[in-house]
Amino acid sequence: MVSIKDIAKHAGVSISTVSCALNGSDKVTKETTAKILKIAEELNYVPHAAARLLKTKKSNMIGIFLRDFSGSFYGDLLQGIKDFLSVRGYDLLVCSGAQSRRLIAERMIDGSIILDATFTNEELLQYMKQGHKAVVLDRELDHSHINQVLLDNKAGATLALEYLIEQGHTNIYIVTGPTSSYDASQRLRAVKQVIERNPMLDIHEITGDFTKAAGEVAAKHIASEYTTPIAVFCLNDEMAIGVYSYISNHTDLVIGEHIHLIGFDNIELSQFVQPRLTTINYSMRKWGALASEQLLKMLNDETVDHERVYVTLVEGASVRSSG
Amino acid sequence: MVSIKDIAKHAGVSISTVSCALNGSDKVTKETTAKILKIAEELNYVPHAAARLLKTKKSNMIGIFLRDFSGSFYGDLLQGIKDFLSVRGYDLLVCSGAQSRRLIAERMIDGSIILDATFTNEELLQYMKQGHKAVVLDRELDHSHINQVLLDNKAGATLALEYLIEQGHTNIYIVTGPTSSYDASQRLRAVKQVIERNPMLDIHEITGDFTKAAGEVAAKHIASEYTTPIAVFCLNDEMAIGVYSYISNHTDLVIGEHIHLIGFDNIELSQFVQPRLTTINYSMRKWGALASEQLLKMLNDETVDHERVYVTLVEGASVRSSG
DNA sequence: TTGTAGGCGTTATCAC
DNA sequence: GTGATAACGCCTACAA
Repeated sequence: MVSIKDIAKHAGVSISTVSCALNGSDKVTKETTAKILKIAEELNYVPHAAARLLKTKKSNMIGIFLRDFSGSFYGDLLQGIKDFLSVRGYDLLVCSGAQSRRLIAERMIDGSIILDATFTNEELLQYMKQGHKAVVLDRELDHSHINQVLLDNKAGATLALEYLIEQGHTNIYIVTGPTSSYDASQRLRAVKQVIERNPMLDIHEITGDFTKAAGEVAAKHIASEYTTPIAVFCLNDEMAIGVYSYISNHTDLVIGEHIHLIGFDNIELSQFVQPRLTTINYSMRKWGALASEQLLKMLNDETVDHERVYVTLVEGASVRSSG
Repeated sequence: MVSIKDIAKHAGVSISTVSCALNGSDKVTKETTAKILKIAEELNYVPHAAARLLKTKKSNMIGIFLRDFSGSFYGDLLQGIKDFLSVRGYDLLVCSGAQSRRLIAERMIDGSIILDATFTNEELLQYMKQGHKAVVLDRELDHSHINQVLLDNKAGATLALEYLIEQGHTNIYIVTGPTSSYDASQRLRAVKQVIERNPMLDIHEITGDFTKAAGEVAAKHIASEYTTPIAVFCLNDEMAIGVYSYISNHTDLVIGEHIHLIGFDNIELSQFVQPRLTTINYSMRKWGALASEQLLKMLNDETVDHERVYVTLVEGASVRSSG
């Protein structure tokens, strides 16, 4: 492997001159710089990242930690992050699984974005104590090295439930998410607040876990109790898709007529099901861009405040007004 | 940051003793090893990856290079790779974009898996010449440091087209993919071979690019020419989804009745559309596992042969027999 | 069994 | 302007 030493030899200069020239220092004449650059080019020189990192303590790499790779959920988020980072000279590494956390501890990455509930707060704080910086997308956690960029779950869940109420629905099922999920618990909390303000509602809570299978189970339960048109708020779209699947395959009920359904996330599938799913929308891409922006600011020692990602309601024919 | 030097100081031994103890060398007594391990634990020691890499030239990291993060296409593939690698002590880094190729050139990763047509063969060969090893999923490229793990596109496309023929269809549209895609060109080649063997077929080729939008455009074209039931073979599912979308939103035609549709890839969406899309299926997860296995073998200097991922046909109601 | 010393490829601080 | 030289944190002969 060709190193600056080789270049130095070929150019007849010292390695420090080569290093300066390569790094564009003005402590070296234009001519020597040009000569060195040319030789580096000819020799096909590429710097050794590990060596540089060892010295500079900066890898220009950012890691995003996901719980898993499944689903189409993260595509736009990743794209949003990547686009933002790449024009600023940073690379994005997508990581999943306990093992990849070595990257943080072993200082291979300059900062990280966390969307992985399997990280405990303690573990994260431990890394921060060692000087690491991170943006969290999935929890509230305060530390000088942590910035929060969270979804406005409260607004979204409130919007969704109030929409059902506006449409005249009073008999409403709520299909919840896993307690380990920050988003799920926040959405549920908002739901409960709306319920408190609307005591005349007839609410049934069904435990779910954000998977399609849970949606199917919930649908089975709902169908078995069915007597008159009702509304269902699935705390994410994936479960709502499960409801569609069960209802259309195993019952004579019709979504948007007997069962008025609303979800959360506006995943790609939501626009394909018939009738279109009413849901809560937000820009994954913006979320990613915002998170990266905050992280780079922190790496740059700027002070940052926590940020929020706003949401809107998307109407589909899966909810119609009652009566 | 605590380094082996600190441990050495605390333990009252030299740094080499610490290093040996940490690496489990038998050149150091059980007692000192135990003591050192205990101190390392207490001090919360983690090795610095860059320093180790600089010396050992092994990062235990594998990179997979994707063209983009969009779509749900890659989830299972990545999971398959990750699961295989992690039990063998390797980490997976998911990379996209030109910039992240630094990881290869700068020797941050031990090997890579390529599924990104924006890599040119020349560029790849260049890396291989520098000693890098890779498994390619998206091209035929021969080099001692390259192993191919390719989809059996020929079998799949042949299966698909012959299925349409078996069902009695003779008037068939083919919606093609981008010429830059290996899979697309292989599928098209197989299609042409089937056509040669069946000269009585009435074939119409429509240029596509593997996107949903292309499927919609193709559907518009097909609908405008429609007189009698026909069959359509979209060279991937995403375009087939576009066909569904256009046909159901803009025409009175019915999939599985007027338009008999078959795709390729069996993406998640395919099972949700009504009627279910007939398509070519293969295990993304196995593909990933196989690719990783081959790569690790190469890193281990074992000789490997190119591998093939087999495919099957999944029947859905989107194709019925004609007449 | 343990310690010493050199080196991995860079960068950075000095003299010259 | 340029060139020794000492780090960075770790590994590994080889010496003691």
